[in-house]
Amino acid sequence: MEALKQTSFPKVDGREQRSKESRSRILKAATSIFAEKGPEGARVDEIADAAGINKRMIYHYFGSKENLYVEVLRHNYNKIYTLSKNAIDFADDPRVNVARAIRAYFYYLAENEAHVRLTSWEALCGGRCAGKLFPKFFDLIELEFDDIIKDGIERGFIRPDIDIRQVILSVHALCLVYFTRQEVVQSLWHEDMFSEEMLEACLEHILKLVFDGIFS
Amino acid sequence: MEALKQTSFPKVDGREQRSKESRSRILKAATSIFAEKGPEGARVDEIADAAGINKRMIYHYFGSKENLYVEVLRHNYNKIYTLSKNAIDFADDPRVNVARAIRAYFYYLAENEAHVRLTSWEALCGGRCAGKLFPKFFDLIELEFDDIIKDGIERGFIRPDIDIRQVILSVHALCLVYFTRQEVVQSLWHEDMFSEEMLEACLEHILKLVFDGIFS
Amino acid sequence: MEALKQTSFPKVDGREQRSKESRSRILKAATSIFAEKGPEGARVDEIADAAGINKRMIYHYFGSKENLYVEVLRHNYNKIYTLSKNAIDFADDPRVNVARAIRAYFYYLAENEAHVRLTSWEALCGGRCAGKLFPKFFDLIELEFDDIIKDGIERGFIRPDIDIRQVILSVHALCLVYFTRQEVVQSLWHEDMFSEEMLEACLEHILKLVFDGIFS
Amino acid sequence: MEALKQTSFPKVDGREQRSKESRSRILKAATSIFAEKGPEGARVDEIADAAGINKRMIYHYFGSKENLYVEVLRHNYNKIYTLSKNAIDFADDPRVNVARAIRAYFYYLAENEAHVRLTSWEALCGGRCAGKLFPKFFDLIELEFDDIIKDGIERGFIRPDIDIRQVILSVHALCLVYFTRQEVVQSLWHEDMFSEEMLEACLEHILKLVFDGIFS
DNA sequence: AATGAATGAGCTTTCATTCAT
DNA sequence: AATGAATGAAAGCTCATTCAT
Repeated sequence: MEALKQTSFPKVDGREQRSKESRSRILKAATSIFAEKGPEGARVDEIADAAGINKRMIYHYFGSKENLYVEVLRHNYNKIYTLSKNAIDFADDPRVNVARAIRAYFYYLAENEAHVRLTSWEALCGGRCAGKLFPKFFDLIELEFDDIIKDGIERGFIRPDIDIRQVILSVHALCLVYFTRQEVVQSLWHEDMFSEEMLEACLEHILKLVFDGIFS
Repeated sequence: MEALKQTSFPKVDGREQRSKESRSRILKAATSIFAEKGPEGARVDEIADAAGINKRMIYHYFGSKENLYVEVLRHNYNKIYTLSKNAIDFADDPRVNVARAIRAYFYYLAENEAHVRLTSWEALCGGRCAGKLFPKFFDLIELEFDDIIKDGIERGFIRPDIDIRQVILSVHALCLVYFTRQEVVQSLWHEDMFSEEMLEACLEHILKLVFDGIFS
Repeated sequence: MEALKQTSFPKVDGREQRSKESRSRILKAATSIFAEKGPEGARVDEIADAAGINKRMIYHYFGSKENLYVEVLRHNYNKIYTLSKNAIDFADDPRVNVARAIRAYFYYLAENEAHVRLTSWEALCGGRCAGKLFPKFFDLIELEFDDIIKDGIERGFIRPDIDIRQVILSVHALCLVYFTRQEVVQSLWHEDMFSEEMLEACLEHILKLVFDGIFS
Repeated sequence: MEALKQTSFPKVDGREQRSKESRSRILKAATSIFAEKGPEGARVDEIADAAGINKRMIYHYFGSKENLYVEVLRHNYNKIYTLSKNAIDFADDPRVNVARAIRAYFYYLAENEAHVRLTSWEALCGGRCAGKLFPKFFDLIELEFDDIIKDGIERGFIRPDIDIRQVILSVHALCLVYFTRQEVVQSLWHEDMFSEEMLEACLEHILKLVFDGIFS
């Protein structure tokens, strides 16, 4: 019996393995293509080709193009939600905490073009899925910033008339703009913006703006 | 013959009139539909219906859907370019000048949803047209801000280490975000953001952030 | 002005003409193909080919395959309904009236294979459309037979215990079976059933059965 | 080895058992689904689901969908053929014999919707299989009726000019119509036709029609 | 100038069937 | 014997574009 189990389990595992692999290959390909071309522009054939599987499997695993798109979004939102839920460790100085959060977000955007673009498509297409179906990232951020900011206000570091939501939105905007509005960026600078130095310079600018604005 | 001429000339004028009218009806309809659904999502039939003309006319006047889209963009960019070229009248105080410019831009965005969305689609679709073909709005802004800022620095109002381009991009981002990322806005506030008071409050926030950031 | 009208009307007529022609070519082709292969088996491409038009036009004129099928049925039901509404002229002898009606129906079926098959498909597919949307042929028949039969009963020709509806259904069945159950027919006879003599012989059989059954 | 054989034989039996069970589960499911949706409308997946087995097994046991359909038909035809071969026991009175046969057929149809529908699909789809491959049910009936009718004619009960084949076909039609043309039935009656009383009333009608028609 | 019928390429989706275990 | 992943051909339908008047 032991021997039988040993020979039969690997079989099942192998199939399940391949199945999961296929599913995630599709998801990966879909993520990059949906990010690039949007929910309308993306073609199922293209995704199938990119995933190296038969188009039919997309329908086997996800039911429809629409559904696949939703899964891509869910995956994407879960990722940043989970990251931000676990990753922040609080220092004593509110300045440090804020700076850390901004830096983390800025570099997350810099390194996750797919995330930036997927949320942009969603924003334009009316947020059919995101914002309703998925964990609300900004609610979480609001909760965490609330503590930081209140602490900062109590200790006299932060202007007491500040609206946390405005701060969150402004930081969001300031970080995002480098990656969503490249026409503007390239119309102002004529050099590569994704070099390490440039990225750091931009982050520096954001931090200075935010700090000397919200800190008295 | 005389009589005929007299009756036929107005006809020709009428034709030209109707021709221009048709063209601009198409452009108007196309603007709103391209703004709503993007270059991929918009349908030629839909635009023709909305313009109340025969689909064939779109090809008569614009040659192709792509071309119509380009015309829509050109129209849109020309509008803001012309406005910003003429509209700023300089006061003596750089603070006032900057505030005026930001206010003007903020309310322009608030009142021109089509502009906001068209530039967003362009940003996502790779700026095939904008940023290359059209008057570079941000170049103009850079020129104008340059004077204001340099004046401000000379007179000791503005931090000398400031990068004007960063300021322009930041202002752009701070104004835009309220209108492009409504999912985020509505996840943070649960009220209508387009009331006069709210808009003014947001603008106030932006100004405070920018002033206490870039002014020493 | 007269002249203008004369030259401009034909233009419009020409287009409308061709449009109607196309529509009816599609309808004709669809009728025969739906009759042959049923609503599931019929292929849109095949219908388009048979109609000699581009497949796209089917969607232009009828919206969908389903809808085209409904139109085909409507056309078919209207045809027999209108015919039977106008065609019967009453003689004095109820035997003659009944015989005429049966003969007319029998030969209508013999000559309209499409009708026979379309109603058969509908009967099998659950009568999604027919029987609900269309003029109820059998209600009409019931009305007309009612007069004939009642007259026959009053004058002592027809058994008074007869149920008209059963008679209608039986006649329907007896006529139809030759055209719907050809496997059975060919298993019993091994000759061509569609020769004039055979058809007449079958009709004779039906009439004898019905008459010597319902007439006392 | 002995012990192994003893334990392995039952296994094989169990396998064969399960094998036959699977086969007949497929056949049962296929019968009801083919009856409901026809050879075109039925889906292999649906049949597999209904049978509670893996789709692959259908190909293992039957080779193809087409083949499975043929088996379903064969099964269906064998059933009625065998039944009618054995079931008729002859009385002395030809009236009784005919009535018995008609009653048996009528109630067989009433109770075997699948049979009614399967033969209807076959009739429409061109009788690809039935009527050629399978025991010719109506040939058998013809043989048996022949004796009954000839006996009836000799004894002066039945009109001598009768064509047995016509009688068989007519009875077939009269019985079948209640179950194949429910749209017509429901357009004439507006009540449930499957109650015991209604069924009996219909059968009575058929018998009266046939008897007073073919019996002098 | 203006119309509406017509087109062909391409899209999403479905299905019977086979491969590998 | 039995499974589930995988496939390719074809279906219904859509869209930007052109033809003929």
